[in-house]
Amino acid sequence: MENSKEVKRGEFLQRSGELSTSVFYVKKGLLRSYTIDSRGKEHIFMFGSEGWLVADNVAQGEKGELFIDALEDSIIIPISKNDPPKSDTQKLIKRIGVLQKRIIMLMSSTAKERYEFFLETYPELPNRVTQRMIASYLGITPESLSKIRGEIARSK
Amino acid sequence: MENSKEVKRGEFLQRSGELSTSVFYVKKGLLRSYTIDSRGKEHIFMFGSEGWLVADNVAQGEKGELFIDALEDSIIIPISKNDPPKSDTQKLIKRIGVLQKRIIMLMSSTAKERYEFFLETYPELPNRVTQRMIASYLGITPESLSKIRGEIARSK
DNA sequence: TCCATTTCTTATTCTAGGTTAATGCTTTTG
DNA sequence: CAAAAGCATTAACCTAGAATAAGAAATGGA
Repeated sequence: MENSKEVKRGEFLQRSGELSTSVFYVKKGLLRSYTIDSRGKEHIFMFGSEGWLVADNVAQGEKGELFIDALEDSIIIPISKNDPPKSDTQKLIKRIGVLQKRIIMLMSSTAKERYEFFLETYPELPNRVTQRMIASYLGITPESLSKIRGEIARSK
Repeated sequence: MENSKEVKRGEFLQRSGELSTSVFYVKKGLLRSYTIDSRGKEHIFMFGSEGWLVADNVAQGEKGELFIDALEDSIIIPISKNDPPKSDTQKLIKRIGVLQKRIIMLMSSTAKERYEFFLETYPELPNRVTQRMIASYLGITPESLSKIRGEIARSK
């Protein structure tokens, strides 16, 4: 219905450097957005599961800086960026709140604290994404995450 | 005019833990928002100079997690959070873009790169805030920033 | 204007997390 | 279904930036 679209796992909805014209509403499945930095390393900016809006937040007409792809077979609704979605103001504000938390965490918490916060906040996600991806989202290496998980397991 | 208010340097507009009911439009001067983490360290979330909107982005009615104070004598317009500011959708989207950049930078750049990006992006701010505050915004210690500045100066 | 408080810098030491590398496990895919 | 690719874990070592300390300069309040 209403413009929805199926995407297969692994399929890209946007690539960095392309014109970013759409925002993607996730009806079903799981998307992710990420950058590749100047050293070639991937950093996941966000995961978007059912009900989330995944976007590359650059001005309309600007080249995107994120890749967006599907981590699971998904059903999404693309929303044009120049469609003013008005009603979504509350959603935008909520999103800003999430980003604020993330920034504060990146500046003030250890890797272990960030991982624990992630588990509390997104308890379902670990079943759907790899450790590697969680590490990339937390801003640490998979090796460090593995060490942290070992510590946590050992300590209880 | 229109509800504007003078605040003196050092004055607080909001404290962490208080109910956050307003957003502050900066007509003149300079505000900052920051947290104090569990180890007692300050982290500047944002600076807001003329034309910016400074807010603690928690849902209306929630307790704030940020302190907001004036770094210069300022003139601000408080905007109630339940006032739907409609027209500001573009501003919100732009803000999300700024936060996206910040998150990506915190995850992928060295302290030096972050400082250089800061200088490019906000070339006027270094004249208005201390090194200490810049360090706090960048997520590093003043000592590290000083070392970086030394390196940069020496290298040219 | 003067004193006390911050700020900035430099130097030394320490540590969280990165890097590299090796070994088994899962997934994919042909 | 077997080979290949990617994933998770462990361990040894390395490094960017934190902590600590201490002196010099700037700032601001009385």
